[in-house]
Amino acid sequence: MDATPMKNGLPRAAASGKREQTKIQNRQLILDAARQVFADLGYGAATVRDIIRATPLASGTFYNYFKSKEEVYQAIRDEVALAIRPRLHEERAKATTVEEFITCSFRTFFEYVSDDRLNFRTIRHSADNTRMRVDTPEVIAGFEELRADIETAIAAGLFPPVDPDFLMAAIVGVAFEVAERMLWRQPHDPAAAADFAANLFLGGVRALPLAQRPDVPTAEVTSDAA
Amino acid sequence: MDATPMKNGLPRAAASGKREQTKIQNRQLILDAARQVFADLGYGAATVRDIIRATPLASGTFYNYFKSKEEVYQAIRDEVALAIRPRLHEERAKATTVEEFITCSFRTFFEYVSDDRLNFRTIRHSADNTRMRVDTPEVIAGFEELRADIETAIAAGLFPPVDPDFLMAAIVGVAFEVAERMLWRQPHDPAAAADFAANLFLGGVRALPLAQRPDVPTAEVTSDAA
Amino acid sequence: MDATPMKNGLPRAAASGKREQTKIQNRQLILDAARQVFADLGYGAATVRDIIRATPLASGTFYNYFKSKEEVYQAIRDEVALAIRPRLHEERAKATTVEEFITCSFRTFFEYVSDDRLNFRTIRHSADNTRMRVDTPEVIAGFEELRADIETAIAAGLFPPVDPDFLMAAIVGVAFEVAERMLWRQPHDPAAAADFAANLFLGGVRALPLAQRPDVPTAEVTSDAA
Amino acid sequence: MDATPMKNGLPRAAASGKREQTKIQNRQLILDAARQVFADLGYGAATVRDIIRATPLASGTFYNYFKSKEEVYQAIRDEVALAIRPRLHEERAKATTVEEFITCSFRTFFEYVSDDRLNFRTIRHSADNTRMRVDTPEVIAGFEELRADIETAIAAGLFPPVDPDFLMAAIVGVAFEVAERMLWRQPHDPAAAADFAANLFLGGVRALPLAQRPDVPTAEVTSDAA
DNA sequence: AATGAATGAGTTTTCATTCAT
DNA sequence: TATGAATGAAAACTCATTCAT
Repeated sequence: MDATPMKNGLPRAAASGKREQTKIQNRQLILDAARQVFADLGYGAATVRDIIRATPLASGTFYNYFKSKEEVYQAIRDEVALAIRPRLHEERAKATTVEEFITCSFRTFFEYVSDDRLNFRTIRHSADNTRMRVDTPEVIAGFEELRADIETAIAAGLFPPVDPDFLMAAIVGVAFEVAERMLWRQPHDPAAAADFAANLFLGGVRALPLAQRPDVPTAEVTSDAA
Repeated sequence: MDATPMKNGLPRAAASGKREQTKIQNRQLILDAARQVFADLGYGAATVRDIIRATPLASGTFYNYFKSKEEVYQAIRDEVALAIRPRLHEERAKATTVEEFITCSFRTFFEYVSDDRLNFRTIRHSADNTRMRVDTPEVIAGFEELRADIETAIAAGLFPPVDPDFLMAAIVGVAFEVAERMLWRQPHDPAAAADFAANLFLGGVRALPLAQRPDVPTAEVTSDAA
Repeated sequence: MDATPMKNGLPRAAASGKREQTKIQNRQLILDAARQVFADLGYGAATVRDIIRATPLASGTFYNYFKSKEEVYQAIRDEVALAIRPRLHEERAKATTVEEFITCSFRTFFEYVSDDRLNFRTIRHSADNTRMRVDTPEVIAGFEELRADIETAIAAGLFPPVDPDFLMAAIVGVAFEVAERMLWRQPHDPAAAADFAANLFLGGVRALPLAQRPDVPTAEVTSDAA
Repeated sequence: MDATPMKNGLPRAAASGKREQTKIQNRQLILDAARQVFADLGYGAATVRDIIRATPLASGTFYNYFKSKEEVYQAIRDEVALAIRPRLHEERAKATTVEEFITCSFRTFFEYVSDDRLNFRTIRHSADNTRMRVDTPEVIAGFEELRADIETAIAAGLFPPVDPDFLMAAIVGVAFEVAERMLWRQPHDPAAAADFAANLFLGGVRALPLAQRPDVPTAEVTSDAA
């Protein structure tokens, strides 16, 4: 008789009783189900019921963890942002030349997408309206961080003093659209995608690597068993 | 037999040859309402009821024109595609250099977006899931046309033999993301946006125009009375 | 071809097509069902489903007529207030003596209750919380009207200058509680109840009519088949 | 075996003889929370969850003390009945004249209400349906006791042989309604309310005390800090 | 005993669609 | 064809109650 049990919801000493375990596990169950459902149906068409159904849990349980479909989505998005932002930021911070800045950013991004297709697709196909895109602190922060890094790079003389807003937009646009095509191809080749994007940014169309494009195999979107 | 048929709530003009007129008009009423609703709520959150409510018509009437929300959306998208594709295709067909190909494409696109913000936002914020993006003949054709034009340009020696798929993706990505930022600024400056994008593609980051970026004015997204 | 059909929801010439008929009928269907359900279960325990079930209508139809259970209740209460208030007010206005004021008021009230047990019970057993009692304009107006009439009567010298607020409360309290007991007895005798209440107010306990009380027959509350 | 049982979130005092103490205390916590919740929301709208939330206890704990919301309500009502009935009965038993019977009854009642507004409001605003009113032994007993006392008083020649049922109803009605108004006024004046009610019963309207009614101060119902 | 997450039946509510007028 | 109320399936959400810890 010596361990301090929990008190009124405050974390227990070790914070890892069987109950806590289950809670964490259930949260993940829901998030995983949601990821799949969003990727399958798109955010708009998905319902809370769909998510619950893809789970061994009871309907009421969902609401112990999230208030709504949107809240789950934001959690997923924040998870993604949390997973990739530090990596990107670190790469960019280390860069001492434009080449490094650009190349490393794209490589990191495409590798992440390739590793985590489901999350990427969830985010990608769920950008439902402006409000959602802008409201999540994690995501807006991610975009802002890129812009800030660009501004820093400009200040450091790495970049010419270009419009950082537009440049950020261009990077994001290329990253997402090219990533999509990369996933349509088998096998996924993040290095090639990164090469392409980086060369585009570094020298324009004329600097792009010459294509040895593997036949786009009828680009099946859903079946994705690489 | 005591019912004078009505037209849109207004007593019909004596003669009756204008059936067709009314039909076209009602169709437009619905499309306009849908455009606004999609732009406001996003495609996913919008309901047929919302669209009808934004119309002087009765709910049943909707189904005389469209089978579902999706069909309306497709109609809007096709309208957009129809409005912009010929222009783009024509520009690109005339191009005899990479410079022309790229520059004219972007200029045309940004001008269109600037002229028709509502349609752009509708499309942009409704890219809800892959199936939708791919399924509409008009749109897939639009993307394909761009790719075909790229391939033609490569064959003609205008472009180096790059990966046309990725190039298309990069163009589309930059076009859409930069267009969004262009709309956040007052006044809209399609020429500057086109300059930026064209230079990026022609010479990479180092070729970008130096920024005289007008302070992004608290980027109010909704109020848009340029 | 001469009658003006309706235009966009504006009332049709005669305002009594088959559709309008049905609407009025459905509204009544719902109100009647609600009356019964409230009387049976009490307002608090009743659910919208209960009301719908007591109706031949579909669930969605309920919401074409009322936003919530509370709105139905208010409609019923207003109906009651509208039915009884003018009668009471008229009686009281005609009164030239305290005796008349008091006697006629109670007689009218008890007769109404006797005629319309269901409505009375609905109101009576649903006084769920202060907010509800006070918020409905019709009801608050009913109480206020009584007080105003009392104040008028005082000004006219009919009543001594007593506290009109308390007097109103006393009248209301006696009316409702005695009415309840009246309904427990068979046969209902509104005249006797009115006599009792009137005499109490006119001369106090000592002026009350001597009892020939019919055996309260095990006061069955629910079974009410007079 | 590492769990120190806890008490109410606070680590339990070393010794363990005070089990009983805790139980009584928790019961009171629940009853107090319920009183407040019922007074705030009304019995019908209140949920067990609401009550638990207003408590430092866990939801499961509720069921160690009560089976349902209704049981809590009954407990509160019985508490009230137990608090006031003996006082009332005693007063009435001592009465040797109508005057005493009536006057003392009302004074006792209004004083109780004034002292214990919360309980009064709880009862008052929760009279949700007939079944509840009649079923609780304590309450029905309270009403019956009043009637029995009236019958005793009639037998003793204190009262004329009036209808004891109606008289009871009238007393109850006046008591509750006037009590409500008394609480709306600041400061509460139970003596004045008792005077008013007693005089009404002893001599009718004409015997009522002349009003020096303090301006009903915008009758704030909720803010009640007398 | 106390805890509080899980349960799932039940309720409220919405909405696409139909169909009599 | 236009109308708009009716429909009922299905979605969102709540809540009393249980039960492993």
